Amino acid sequence: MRISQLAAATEVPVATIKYYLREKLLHDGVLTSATQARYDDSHVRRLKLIRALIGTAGLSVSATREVLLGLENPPESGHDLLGIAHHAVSRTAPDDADLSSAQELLDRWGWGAETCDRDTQAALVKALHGLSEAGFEAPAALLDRYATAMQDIAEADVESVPTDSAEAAMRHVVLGTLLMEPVLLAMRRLAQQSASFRRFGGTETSRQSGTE
Amino acid sequence: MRISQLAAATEVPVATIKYYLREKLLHDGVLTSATQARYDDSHVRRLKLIRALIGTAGLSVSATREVLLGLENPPESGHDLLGIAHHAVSRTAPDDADLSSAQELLDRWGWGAETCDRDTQAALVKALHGLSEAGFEAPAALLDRYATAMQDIAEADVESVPTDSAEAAMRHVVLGTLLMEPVLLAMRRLAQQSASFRRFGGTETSRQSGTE
DNA sequence: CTAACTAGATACTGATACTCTCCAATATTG
DNA sequence: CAATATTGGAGAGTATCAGTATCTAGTTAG
Repeated sequence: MRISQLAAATEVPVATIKYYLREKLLHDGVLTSATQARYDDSHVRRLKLIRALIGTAGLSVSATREVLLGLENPPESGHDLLGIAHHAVSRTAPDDADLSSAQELLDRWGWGAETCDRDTQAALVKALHGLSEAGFEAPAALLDRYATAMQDIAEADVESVPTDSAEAAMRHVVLGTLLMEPVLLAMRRLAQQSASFRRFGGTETSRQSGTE
Repeated sequence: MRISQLAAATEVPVATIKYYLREKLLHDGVLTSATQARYDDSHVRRLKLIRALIGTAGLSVSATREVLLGLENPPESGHDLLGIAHHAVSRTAPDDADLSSAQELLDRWGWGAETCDRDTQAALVKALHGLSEAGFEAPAALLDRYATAMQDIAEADVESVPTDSAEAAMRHVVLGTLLMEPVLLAMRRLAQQSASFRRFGGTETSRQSGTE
């Protein structure tokens, strides 16, 4: 398979494929001469994965590279791979941040604070800080309800990891983590719309979009 | 309050404040002369809100402008305001997309498909499509579990909307929708880490971060 | 009066994710 | 076998976004 065919098969422009090759997101094809290389199904799959990570999950190119690297060189522990996936989505500032408020919440929810990485805790603190800066104080009861729901989902996530192959497990954890996030958010919005309609009703002008 | 004091009070650089003024995110101060304007608390609050929407919720400047506009000129129905908030976060392509798969899911979950806006449905379809393109098929049971959890959260969201003032309700809906998303995602990650640790254990090298 | 500050307009920057252009070296086709 | 098309590889160019910086007067505080 030549590069133009790879492009056709994935609907990714040739120039973009070359860019991904340069950026080491996509492994090189097998050179058959100085100006010709052969690509195969693995490239097709990889490209689709790249596009899903960048397009669907919204990762940056460099975060995508790290995730793919992690998938190829899996750490000894699945827990560490999860860390790689989480690290890829956490666009947190370098350091500091007072994690004590996070620790308290984690304790309250029974999630061992020591099993959770600092970046993710910092992300929570930052998100909550953003809320309060905007003058929105989330009641503890609401947060607890969120926590319960998230714990349920996380358990479903972890349970659904296949145990037969380590390879498959890795893939499942990473993709399930990253690619399910947009699904989750879309579902929340739909559920909100449904709940808000039941609660408040709507006008005739509701539900229209794209007129702007 | 002069612009430099506003900057000091919010930790937003003067140049950035001027940019927000140009972009109509922030309302003008009261001109006291050709080269002097007065700002007040409303500017401080607004700036913090802008920073939360852009920084915490990750909105673009133009999406932020639309949200703020919606908050200032509230539509007759709260449901429509929710639409504005949701529209702001849905970076969906213009048109098309086959929504029938979404309709089916919405029916299954008892969320009236007709009460849900098309952009959000399209976002769900796109997210699910990304999943399957990446070779990850989410089992229906898992999706259903997500749906149950999201419905619970959405109901909590809607219930927590204050009913006394329409003004406060608007604010609550929009901020609760937009600013809680990063909280939700951080909580899911933490819950996953906790669940994965319980399920698989971890190595000594786990939980380290920022070493890259 | 002088030094510091300001509004407003325009221009510039840095990051990101592509996209284009070239060239020599094939590969394909007639 | 000659004309045409395609490729690998490298470097430069582009578009967008979210700011920053500079400049010109005018204004104000000490």
